[in-house]
Amino acid sequence: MTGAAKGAAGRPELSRGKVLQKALELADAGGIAALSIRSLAQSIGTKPMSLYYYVANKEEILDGLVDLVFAEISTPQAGSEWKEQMRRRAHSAREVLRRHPWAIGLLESRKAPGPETLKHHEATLATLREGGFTVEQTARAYSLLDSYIYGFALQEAGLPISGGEPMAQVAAPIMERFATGEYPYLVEIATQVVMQPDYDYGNEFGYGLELILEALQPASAA
Amino acid sequence: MTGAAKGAAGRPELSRGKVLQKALELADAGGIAALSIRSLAQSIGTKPMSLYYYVANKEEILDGLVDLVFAEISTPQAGSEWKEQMRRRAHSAREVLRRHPWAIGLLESRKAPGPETLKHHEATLATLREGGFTVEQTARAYSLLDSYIYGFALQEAGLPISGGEPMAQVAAPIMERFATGEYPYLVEIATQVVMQPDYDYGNEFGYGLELILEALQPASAA
DNA sequence: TCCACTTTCGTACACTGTACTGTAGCGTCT
DNA sequence: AGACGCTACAGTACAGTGTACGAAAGTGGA
Repeated sequence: MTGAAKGAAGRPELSRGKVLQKALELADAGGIAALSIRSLAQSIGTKPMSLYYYVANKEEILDGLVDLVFAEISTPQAGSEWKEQMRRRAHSAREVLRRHPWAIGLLESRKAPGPETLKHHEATLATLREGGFTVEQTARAYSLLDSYIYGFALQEAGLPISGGEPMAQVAAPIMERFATGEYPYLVEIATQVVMQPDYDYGNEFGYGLELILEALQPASAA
Repeated sequence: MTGAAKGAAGRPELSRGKVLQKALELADAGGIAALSIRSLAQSIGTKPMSLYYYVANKEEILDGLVDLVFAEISTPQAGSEWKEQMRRRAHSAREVLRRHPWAIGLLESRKAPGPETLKHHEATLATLREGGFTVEQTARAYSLLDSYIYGFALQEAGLPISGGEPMAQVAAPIMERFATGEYPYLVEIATQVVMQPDYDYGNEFGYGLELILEALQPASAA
């Protein structure tokens, strides 16, 4: 009927891109645990073993996912004001990692960086170098900025839901168990900050970012 | 002969602590993927299903592991100089996470913090508060510091080996593929910084940490 | 017509976490 | 003394995982 026949040459039905795209959707919908070869094949409308024609193994799918995620982060443009570029990049990266929280844990074990990942790093390095940073300063600044971004995303991902207002409702029952007074400072920060109705942890990102950007500066003698 | 009989009351052979301890060793030895219920049972010298008397499910084991890791981080002491205490804590945390890199990815999905984790957070909060930070300042400072620590550990874990000198040897073959000139700045930083024989990424941790500690300060008007 | 190549898939295997059930030995109570 | 129950451990079985191996169906070219 519709598609091509069972095992045919000519126009293939699948493609590596289609596989990775669907894998991304599955991971976004149900976390990385929901991404199995079988569930992926089914959601594509094919059979498990068919995927292995486009992908060597699951690890390669995960590599591809990480590269897809990096591709979503807005690329800085060298030549412009480095500080503003880094600010844009940082906010974009945080937002992307909030949409794909499962990607953070994947970073720990990835070995082979994809082309989009390399392109992104190259553009960021270029912006810093052409902004006046020496090679060594660039390495340190980049490490500092990315550490902060990844770490913040990691903490944000660990939060119960992180979607607007439910913060207070989620934290309340947990806090009741601390009425014993064992953890006074935890209770203090929970009640006076975290559980405030309009509190959103995501807003704290800007504070740390600005503090870092303010302290960073190119050149000058050692 | 030696141990107690098969299914006896009285002195039990296993314990929750023993299970978690062995699980930690297994994870350290072969990564989190090497930690299966069956491999864990075998390394303890018991049978898979016996573990479930002390632990509800594998998730609870992972929760316990994270708590064990937190317990290894040196606890700051309130009342002393907050900056020095935070410095000690940060370096300790990084060192612990370098020994247990699999724990970083676990942080993303943990829901229930263990008692050691809570104790650690309480002590850190106490140090900042008694160091003169307001509640809001404490929240922000803590978020900033931990983001940097976790993020740095995450990046360090993603590195090929990170064990002294092999940095240059590992990076060299990868870099050869970039002789095309597609990624000039990546090549520059790789050859002039990362692949230098005495370069150790871990040393960069102190730079970012000091920059952050320098910029942090309690009180003062807004 | 026939071959070779591309693309898809069926079967099978070793492995995972764990629900359910069984049972051996001990302490306690009557 | 006898019975009970509770603690600690384990056997079996099941649905799920990634994937090695090989078969097969269709297309394009000779």
